Amino acid sequence: MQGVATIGTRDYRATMPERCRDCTVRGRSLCGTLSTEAAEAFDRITRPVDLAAGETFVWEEDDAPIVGSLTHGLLKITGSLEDGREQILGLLMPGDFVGRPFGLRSSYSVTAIAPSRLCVLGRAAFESFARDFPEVEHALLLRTLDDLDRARRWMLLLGRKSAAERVASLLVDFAARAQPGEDVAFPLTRQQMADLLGLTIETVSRQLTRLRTSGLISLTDLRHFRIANPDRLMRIAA
Amino acid sequence: MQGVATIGTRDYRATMPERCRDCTVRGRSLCGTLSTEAAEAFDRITRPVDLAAGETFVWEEDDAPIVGSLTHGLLKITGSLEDGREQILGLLMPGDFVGRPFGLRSSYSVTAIAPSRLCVLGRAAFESFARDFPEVEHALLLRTLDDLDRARRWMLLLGRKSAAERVASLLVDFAARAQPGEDVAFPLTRQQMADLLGLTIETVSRQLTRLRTSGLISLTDLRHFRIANPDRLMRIAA
DNA sequence: CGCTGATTTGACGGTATTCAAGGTAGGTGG
DNA sequence: CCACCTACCTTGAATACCGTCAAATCAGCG
Repeated sequence: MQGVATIGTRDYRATMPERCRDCTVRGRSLCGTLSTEAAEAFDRITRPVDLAAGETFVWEEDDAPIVGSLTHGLLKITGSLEDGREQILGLLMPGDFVGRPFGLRSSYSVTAIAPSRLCVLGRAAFESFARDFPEVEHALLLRTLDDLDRARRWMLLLGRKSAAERVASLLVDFAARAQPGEDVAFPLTRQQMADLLGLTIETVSRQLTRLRTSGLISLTDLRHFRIANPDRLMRIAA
Repeated sequence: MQGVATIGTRDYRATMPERCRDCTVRGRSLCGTLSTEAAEAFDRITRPVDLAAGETFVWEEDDAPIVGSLTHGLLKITGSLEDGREQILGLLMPGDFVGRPFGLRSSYSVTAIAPSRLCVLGRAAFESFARDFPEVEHALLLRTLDDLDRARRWMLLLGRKSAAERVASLLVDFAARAQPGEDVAFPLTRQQMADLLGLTIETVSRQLTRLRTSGLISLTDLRHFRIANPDRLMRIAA
């Protein structure tokens, strides 16, 4: 599938641009604050962009003149060191804002983890749009403050938690976004989990088997799990 | 000195509130965007708060109804785990904005590292002020985006750098804020450096002696250093 | 069925932590 | 002025945890 831009079974490469008023992420995205007229103005300056899994949207240290909203899929924000070590700095889900307005360059890369679709516009166009519609800028501020809180919570994990605590924390996070009682899908590969947790893939794998053999979770298959003992798992997550 | 709110040789406890137009951090702080009239309106709703080194401004998980600007001193933002492990999530320097507007509670603690003075107001008052002066909200957005970039750069350090690389990175950061050529003061104790780098105090100490004995830095005294070989130090910092 | 990439498992080693002791500097009070 | 106190810092030895390297297993897909 790598290299083909599909979302579920649908190939978005073949579709026409959507209208804001039909947008699947209205209400979750920045654009949710727009009035009907503003949304139509927005329609005229945005365009859709599709990314296959593995495709990169912004390269680290590139001039990044594009911003937008993620409408489908899953993206990762990554930073890396010169020798190739990589750290996932954030995940972007449908409705999330993508890019770095009001700054010259992005320090980080944004890459699709799953086939994804964005609704993008030029950074300068977004900035002047934000000037015309203060509610957009306000919504961006709220979102950025939340992102900062989340980044700091993750700094605590990276700086002070053990491998067991990190993996347990991640599973709790995954489960919090799923239907209670149902099997939870790993949205990430083991390597991506390792890159998010500041561990190696082997350590992640070992911690998962340890949680499994101690009966805290069960793996229905390699990419799905179920929490058998939520209390103990959350206690480990600290 | 601990417990006495002095900045340099001056005891701010004894001084009257300052006016915005005399403020030492105008231009570096959010208030720098205010017009003269707006600044006078601001004067009427803000008040100074002094903190001795070690005093805490916002407790983790407290309702935090106060925000403001740091005018003197140095603060740390910290998160902690239940067993007492602590991580410094950010440092606040004069001109920086303190607190979390537009949200119910702060997840983190803010504590004075040096005797400090803030210019504060109620969170609700700030929020309505921001509504009246969009330039304030815009300035806060720019600042928050920068904070987020910095937090993510630190996540890369915490997730992927070795102890040697972390300590070298911190020294480079300290030096970047000092006069070139002069001795650089550590603004933090070894324990605070450890809490910032996600290490133990012993590891920080050992890495400093390793850098010293290999001739990359020299310690003029326990709280001052000089970089002897900037190129190699920056190469180690990665 | 056999390929490929992802995951797991094992053995080993290194790096950072833990626990413990000793040293240093600045401030206080005799 | 000196001795003491306290907080901060350094050093040492032993340990634990996680990373590295290597091989085996598994799952999906052509």
